[in-house]
This record gives sequence, structure tokens and C-alpha cells, in this order.
Amino acid sequence: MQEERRLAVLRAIVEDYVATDEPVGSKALVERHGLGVSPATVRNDMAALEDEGYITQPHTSAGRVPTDKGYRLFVDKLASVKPMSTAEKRAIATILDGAVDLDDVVNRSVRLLSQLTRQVAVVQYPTLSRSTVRHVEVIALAPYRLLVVLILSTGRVEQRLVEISGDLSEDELTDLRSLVNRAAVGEIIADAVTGLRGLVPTDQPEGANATTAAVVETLVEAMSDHRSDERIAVGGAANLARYGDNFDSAVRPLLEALEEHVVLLKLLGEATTGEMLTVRIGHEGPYQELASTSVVATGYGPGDEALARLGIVGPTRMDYPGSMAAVRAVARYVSRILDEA
Amino acid sequence: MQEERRLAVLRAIVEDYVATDEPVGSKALVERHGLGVSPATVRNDMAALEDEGYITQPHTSAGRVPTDKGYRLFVDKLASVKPMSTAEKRAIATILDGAVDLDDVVNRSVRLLSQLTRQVAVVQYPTLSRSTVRHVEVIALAPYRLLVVLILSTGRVEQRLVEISGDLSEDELTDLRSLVNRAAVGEIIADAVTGLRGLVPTDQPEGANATTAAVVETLVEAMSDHRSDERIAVGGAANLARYGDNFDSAVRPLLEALEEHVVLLKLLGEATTGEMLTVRIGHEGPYQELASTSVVATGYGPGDEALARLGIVGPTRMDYPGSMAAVRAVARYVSRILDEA
DNA sequence: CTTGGCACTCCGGTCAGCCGAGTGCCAACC
DNA sequence: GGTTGGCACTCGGCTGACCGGAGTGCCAAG
Repeated sequence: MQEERRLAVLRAIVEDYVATDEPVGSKALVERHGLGVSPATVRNDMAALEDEGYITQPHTSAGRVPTDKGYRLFVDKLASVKPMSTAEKRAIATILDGAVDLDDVVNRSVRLLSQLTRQVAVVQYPTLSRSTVRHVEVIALAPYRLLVVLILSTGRVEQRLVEISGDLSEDELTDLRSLVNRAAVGEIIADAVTGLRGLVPTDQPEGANATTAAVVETLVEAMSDHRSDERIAVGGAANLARYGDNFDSAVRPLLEALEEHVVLLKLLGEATTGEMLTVRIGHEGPYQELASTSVVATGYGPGDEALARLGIVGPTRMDYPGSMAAVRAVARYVSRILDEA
Repeated sequence: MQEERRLAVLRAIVEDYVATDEPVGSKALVERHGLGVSPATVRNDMAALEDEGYITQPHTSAGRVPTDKGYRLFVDKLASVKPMSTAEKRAIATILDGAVDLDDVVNRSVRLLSQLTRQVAVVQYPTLSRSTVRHVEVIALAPYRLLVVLILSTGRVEQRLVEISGDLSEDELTDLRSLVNRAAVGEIIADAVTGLRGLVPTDQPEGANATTAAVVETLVEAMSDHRSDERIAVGGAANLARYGDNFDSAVRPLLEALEEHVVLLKLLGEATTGEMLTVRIGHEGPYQELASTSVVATGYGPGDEALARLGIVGPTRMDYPGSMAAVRAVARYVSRILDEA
């Protein structure tokens, strides 16, 4: 069957090109991979593959290089999922198990991912929106000054200072504390917000419970603060050094993107794509300047909820099977850890 | 006086080289800068400067380039402090005034510094060691589970979970809370640690106050956690793109260093150097691989205490007067903000 | 459909030659 | 003594010619 062999040729081209970074020719191909045909035959297949847009040649009389479309086919149909070695699995487990808090989990994940894949790793902090309120604490720091601490089911803790106009007795503080907790604990963020808002009558702005209003306002603000949704950790930028030549065309735009967390979030993919492992290759992405970079990402979170996403960013010419395996493995372990917490 | 003119020549060489990135020759020098002498004279001066090690030529019959020693002299003796424009000052003020908490201040500072200098900016979070304890809060999250919140004078908040073996009544909790607060509030970290340790008799490991012991242990750990001392924010890595050619020799090692926060801390300089603005040029630094990068850094903090350091990292061929002015200006504004908090 | 043969293309490296910027030195000048 | 113009010399970088090798496309035969 010639159709089958053609795909085998494409796979071989992708693998060779990824390994050597050089356009691959028909002769080298038959030597390295054990396809039992002659170079001439492969040439015919290559011509066909080129007609269909899967490969291209940098210049006449050079070897072939996969196009984005070629990588796409490779990822969708040809990539055998390369399982992690048990040693790697163990490494993932031990490194992540040592984490002490949420920030630590995220930081370790970034490191791990970038080391496993030798690419730039990106991990989004678990978003607030799906999590529930575990506890609210109100502390009198000083006269006229309260500290409000918001603890969420993901383990995230947000704290805010509140300046108030009057002093509070210990009893009043206790009342306030239980009031807001009754309204918010156990609720999902959105519901907690409406619950809290209900505590403050809108028609009575300046009253005895101006303090309550101020605290509620701060809590609502902390909950709906999209700044926290945008939090992201990046690691492994040093791996960009391996890009080699095309500095201006590939490294510079990526380096710029890494500082624009909004851009990164968009790259990681909308949360709506859920848990699925997604691969975005070159021009498929939303940014013209990043046409020569690919993204491998997936959602993660406790249970089957995808609270956030993590993944890696690298050149289109990357080891897709390896990257996909690493991303998926790390996402699984992180999710498990969030489950336990 | 010929000695004076020599220094003028050195200054001109540094300025020209920084501006153009090309070895500067005698002819171009007299044209650009209005020294009223002939190229031949300048050549004599250049020969002398080269003998003394301040400049060098990449190859025979090329222009001159400053050596590290040349930059050193320039920074120490020749650099006129370039004051910030009022527009820049206003920009600094408005950007930093918008910050909502300590993290935000640090993040904004990094951005600001990297934009002002077009270099990589590094800001160390205010260290714990010199700060005092403002408040400790103990919260019952769930049975057998406490949240301990530590609030420091720098505005930093650390929280830890504590698993305890028994349940606690509301009264016991209140007692515990006031106990630890009495021992720690107002004290400098080191003293707070000994104060807290004093609450737990060492010879009575398993007793009624195992809970107290656990809480104290957690607090002490949080206070002496050097992980927090190492926290650092980095920004403006995209500016590395402007390094141009020497990718391997300059960009790669720096990119690697930026991920090693320990290395960065060392680069910023020991806290003992205090508030002073320090400039470390090329080989003067502790790292062989970073021989072609310079660091401009200074301490900052509320009052006259240098709680932490901030600065920029760039190629030895950089605009020292501009960088120094920017670093100093940002440090001042950040310190002022910490004063207010 | 596969294969070997063959002419053709074009990249990349090497080498010679030239131009120009810059230097060092020297003799003359203030 | 310091300064200046003149002059021969050096050397890097650019240009253009040349060549080898890897690879291709096509064709005719198996």
C-alpha cells in the first residue's frame, strides 16, 4: 500500500528533522530508517507529499522540511504516545510531593516541565472563579485598620487591608466575622459575592454598619479580582538559547511574549477547552509574530475540573510526543496533589 | 593640561562606543566631540590610554574600545550624574503610587526599571530579617486544622497551615492567640523567635500544650524561612534581544542566571553594602560566565534601612549614567512608599 | 509501481583581490 | 615639549569567481 508508506515517510522526515535540524533528503532517509525501498521511490513519495502541502524545501535541490500542516498530521495521526519512563514518573512524584503550599506547587511544576521538555514552561495559577470559599477571617490590626483574609478551596489565600472610620470592640468584630462567614463559606465565588452583597442595604450608605460595607466591598473586590486570574509562572527561558540562529524571527518575539502574561494566557488556550491536551502549531496560533512557535497545553485541577492550564512553548520544530507526554504527566500529578489538599 | 584631555578622550570614547557599538577612531572622535585638537594628537593620547589599560583595540588597525578598567574610571570619575527629567519623575511617581500591596509594588518596580533603562531589571523582595512582627492571627479552619497568619512591618503576610492532634474551644483559641501575640508583636524577627521558643518547655514534648508547640514551631519556621529571603522579581528579559550578535557568550549565560535566583541575589550584592549605589563591571563580578555583563544596584527600604536591593543587569557596554540615575530614582520612590505603609 | 541512471540546480565553503578606516611613526612647526 | 600634517603599513570585511556535494526531477527499463 503506497498511501501507508507515504505517511511513514512523513513520520520519518519529521523525526529526522527534529533530531538533526537539517533538511532531510531521500538517501539519508532510507539509510536511517529501515524502509525497504530505494531513494528514488522515496523521492516520488516526497514529491506527492509536497504537492499536498505537508513538506517543503527551503530551496531547490535541498532536502525536505515539514510544514505546519505536516506537523499537524504528524501530531494527529502519526505520533505514538511516548510513555514516561518509570524513573521520570518517580522524579515527577518526588519533586512535586515536596511542595509546601500552592505557590510552591506551581513553581515546582514550572521547573519540572521546563527540565523535562527542555522548553519554556508556563503554568497558570488555579483560577478563582470555580473555587469555593473555605473561610473568611477579619483581624483588627490596629485602630481603624482591619486585615481581611480570604481562604479558598484551591488553597489560595488572599489578604487585603481595610481602613475603617470607627473603632471596633472585640464583640463587634466577632459578630462581623461570623456574619460574613455565614454568608460566604461553602459557596462558589459568584454566589458568595451575591450573598455578601445582600448583607449591605444599598439605600443606607453611611450608617452604623459602614464598617460592614467596607469589609464586604473589599471581599467582593478580592473575589472578582481578575488580576489573580492572570497570574502565571514562567520557567526555562534559558532553553531559548538552544534556538540557535533565527534569533530575531523566533527568540525575540517569544521573549517579549513571555513578559506579557495576557498574551501567554491566550496562548495557553481558553479555559473552555477544558482538560483536553491541545497542540497549537505555528501559524495556527493567534499571533503573527509567533508563527514559528508551537504550544502544547492542557487543563488541570482537582477532580475533573480544569481550574487552570499549563503547558510548554517551543519552536514548531520540537519533539511533540515527548512534550505531550510530559505535559500530560505533570498535569495529572498536579491535579492529584490539588485533590488531596 | 594634557592629563585632563586624556580623560576627556576616554569619556568621549566611552560615550561614542556606547552609542554606536563600533570601535571609535581618532578622526571620528574629533569630529563628533568638540575637542579642539587634531586626530594625530588624539592618537597619541589613545596610545597612552591603551598603555595604561583603559582602552584596547579589537585588532590592529581598528578603532578603540573601552576595557572594564576604562568603564570603571568612567563611572568613578567621569560620569556626570544624569538627572531624571521631570516627566520621568512624574511617571515613576504615578506608576508606583497605584500599587495596592507589597507584591504589586515590587512588580511595578521591575517593569518600571526595565522600561526606563531598557535593560533587565531585578528587584529583591524586602527581607524578613530586619522587620518586626506586627500581628499574629490563629484561625480554626476546621477541626484539627489551624491557619496561622503572620503579618510583618514590611507589609508582608505569611500564612501556614498547622495540623493539630486535638480540637480547640473558642476560648482556648483566644488564649493561644494572645499568648503568641504577647510574645512576638513589636519584636524584631530574631527576638520574636526566642520569645516564642520560650513559650514551650523543652522537657515536656507531649502535653496539653502540644498545640501551642505546633503553632510556635510553624511560626518560627515561617520567620526563619530563607526561601522568602530569596524571593526576587525579574523583568525586561525581552531587552536581551538588543544584545545583537554575541548570543552564546553574553545572552545565554545571563538567561540562565536569571532563573537561578540565588545567583541573582549574589549579583545584586550583599546586603551589607547597604544603601549605596554600587556598580559592578564585567569581570569584577563573581561569575566567570558573566564577564561581559555589568550590574547597577542599590539598597532600598523604609527609613534609611536597606531591607533589600534592586537594580539592573546589562552588557558592560551600557549607559551607566542613565542606568544609575534610574536605579537610584526608583529605589528612592519605593523606599518612600514603604515608609508610608 | 519500483528502480537505477543521469543531467541539472543550487547551497556553502574557500580563495584572491580590493577598498577603506585606522594606526604608528617621523619630521616639522609653535 | 606638546602639537600637527604626512605617509607607509596593517588588517578586516566585502565582492566575485570557483568548486564540490547533496539533492532533485525525469526517464526508460525491470
